[in-house]
Amino acid sequence: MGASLKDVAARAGVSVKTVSNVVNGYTYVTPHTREKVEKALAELDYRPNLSARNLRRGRTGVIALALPELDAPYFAELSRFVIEAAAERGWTVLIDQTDGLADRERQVLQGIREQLIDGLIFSPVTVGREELSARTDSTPLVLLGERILDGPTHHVAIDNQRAAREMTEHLISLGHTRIGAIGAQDNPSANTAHLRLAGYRQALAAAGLPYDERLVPVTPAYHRADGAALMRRLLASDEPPQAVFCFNDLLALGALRTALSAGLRVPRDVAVAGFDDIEDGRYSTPTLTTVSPDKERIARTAVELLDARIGGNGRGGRRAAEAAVPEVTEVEAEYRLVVRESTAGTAGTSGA
Amino acid sequence: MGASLKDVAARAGVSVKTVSNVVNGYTYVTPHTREKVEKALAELDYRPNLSARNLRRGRTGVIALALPELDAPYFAELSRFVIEAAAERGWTVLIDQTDGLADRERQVLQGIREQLIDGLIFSPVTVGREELSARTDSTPLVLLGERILDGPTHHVAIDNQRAAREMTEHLISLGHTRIGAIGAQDNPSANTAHLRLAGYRQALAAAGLPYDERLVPVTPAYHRADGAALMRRLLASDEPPQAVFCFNDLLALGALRTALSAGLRVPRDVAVAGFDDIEDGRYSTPTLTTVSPDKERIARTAVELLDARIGGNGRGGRRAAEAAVPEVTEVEAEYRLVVRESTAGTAGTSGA
DNA sequence: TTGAAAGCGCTAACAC
DNA sequence: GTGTTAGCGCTTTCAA
Repeated sequence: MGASLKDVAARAGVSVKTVSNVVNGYTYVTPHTREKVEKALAELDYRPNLSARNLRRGRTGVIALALPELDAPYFAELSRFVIEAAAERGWTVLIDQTDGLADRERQVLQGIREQLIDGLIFSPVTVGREELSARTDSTPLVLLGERILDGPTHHVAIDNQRAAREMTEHLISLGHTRIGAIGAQDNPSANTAHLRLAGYRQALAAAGLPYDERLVPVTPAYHRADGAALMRRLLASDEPPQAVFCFNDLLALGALRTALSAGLRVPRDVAVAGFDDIEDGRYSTPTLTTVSPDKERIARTAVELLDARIGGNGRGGRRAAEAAVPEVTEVEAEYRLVVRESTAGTAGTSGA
Repeated sequence: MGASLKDVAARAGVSVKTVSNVVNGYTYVTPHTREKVEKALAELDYRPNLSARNLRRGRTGVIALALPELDAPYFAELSRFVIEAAAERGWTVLIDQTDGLADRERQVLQGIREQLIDGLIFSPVTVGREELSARTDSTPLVLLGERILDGPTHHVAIDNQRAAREMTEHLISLGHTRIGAIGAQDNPSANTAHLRLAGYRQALAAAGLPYDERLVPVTPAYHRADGAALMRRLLASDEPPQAVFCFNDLLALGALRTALSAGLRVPRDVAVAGFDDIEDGRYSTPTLTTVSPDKERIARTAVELLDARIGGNGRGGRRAAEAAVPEVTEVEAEYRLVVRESTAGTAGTSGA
């Protein structure tokens, strides 16, 4: 084990307190003393023991980011921003992968990481209001990408339903009347899927178009392979859709691949739209029309919210008066509809 | 702050030691006592304070994964496996993004995370043997994806140069004689770039093909946008290449997009190959020929190596005898050449 | 401006 | 089987 404050103090011929003062950048240290201490610090290559510091301070400077899977581009991009924003405020981020499994999500809520973390940013897939209310762990929590209205927690999310409706309206405005949806889920607590489906149905209804269940296959997951498989099914039907709205970009890219492999031209034979605006879709051929949530804003807001709840920054700031923080904050993040080649025509590369 | 062992002990009418025994699952506790303790534990919703435990045990159960950027699919996929493998061994993973910046990489090596972590898995971009040797932080370290031969550290990597040579040979075997390379870098310590370039040149030389600098533009980064821009430059030249070997899949996908936008058919007019085998390339049109490193194996091996160095698992295992661990371990990971549509023809979707 | 010492919550050596 | 207690390294109150 490395040198401790005591070792440094002994070497510098001062007390532990003085060394601590120097290490923590307190004022009121004679230049002479400071110099001595710094010399000893350097000679012993002193590194503070964070466990001890944390124990003493009652905080760790670490927050957890819990999400379904790091290798889904949307989450990878989001994580990037979360880690950046956290780093700016002195926080270190630790990652928990839930794979969207209800069990693991529940564990996350109950605090597997125990006192290791000062706060939690959580992007749930299946967890609902009840689980949230049943939570006993008191670690500050901010929910991401889910809008559980009137839930007991802070959260930041876009209006999924509205965005889905607008995207569907876009497809309708292009003259399509048979519009498929890829991404519906059986799981009654798959919030995102339900919201996006609701938006899709809303748009259809508003346009006087029928809701055809055959055009809305159910998917277990949101990966490229699922999109590809479901698109195959849709194309094989008697009346294939003229357009397909996929509930995320990964599904859309899979669907796109299937369509192109089948010799269809996109968007001429079938239009494809996605959701998330991952970088992939800006370089696919054709480029992908999508809903673009402001990921950086979402990440930043989540970190700020958490920061406010915890009070002070990761490097041992003091706890702010809890009273100053409003009980529950709901932030609605912005999004944009980005129309690109996969629905608009093959003329240009708009939006990217 | 939550309940401590002392509180639980008081409530259960036993000593702290007994509670500790129960919490840590030691044997030799009367069923009766155990029951009492468990009751108190539940009533107080006891959660061990990890800072205290860590301080005491001299370890934290946390390892850091330092990599350039989480939103590059290769790293996202790798991280997924690292986190999985770590979780299986009781470790929690914290992420450090370096953006490939020399400064930040140096900080990582010197241990910004101080005593917060028990070990470090590091995927460097610019750091070289000197920096590695100059390292004073004694946290166990495993290097990833870089083969700094005879370096002072454990590492696991594929043979970049050989893989690059084989890919170039593949392109040559297709009859191409003007083969571009996208991914060379000026930075003398950009190890990966140099190794892959060396492999490329080796193959050319072996085939008696000239090395033409104009076909090897330099890139600052390895993103899709860079690949797209560089491809534009190559295509604009007097004698555009018949095939392009990109040093990663992101560059390749960018290059692909440029080629298709320009109205070229791939691979007929120009073949494109990548490196990394990210999922993207399995669903692009055309699908992407690439070098596929065994990411899961790499991640798993890195975690195992680290585990061995640290000794015992994340949840308080004992430190193993240091002597049992060999000084420096170099593991060469497997890779496969995956030929897909972007070089092979448009007949089928091989390899995916 | 610096020092002495208590104590954060936990584990483990040692006693009983 | 269970209890007592020292001490991990640090911060911080209180004194000097």
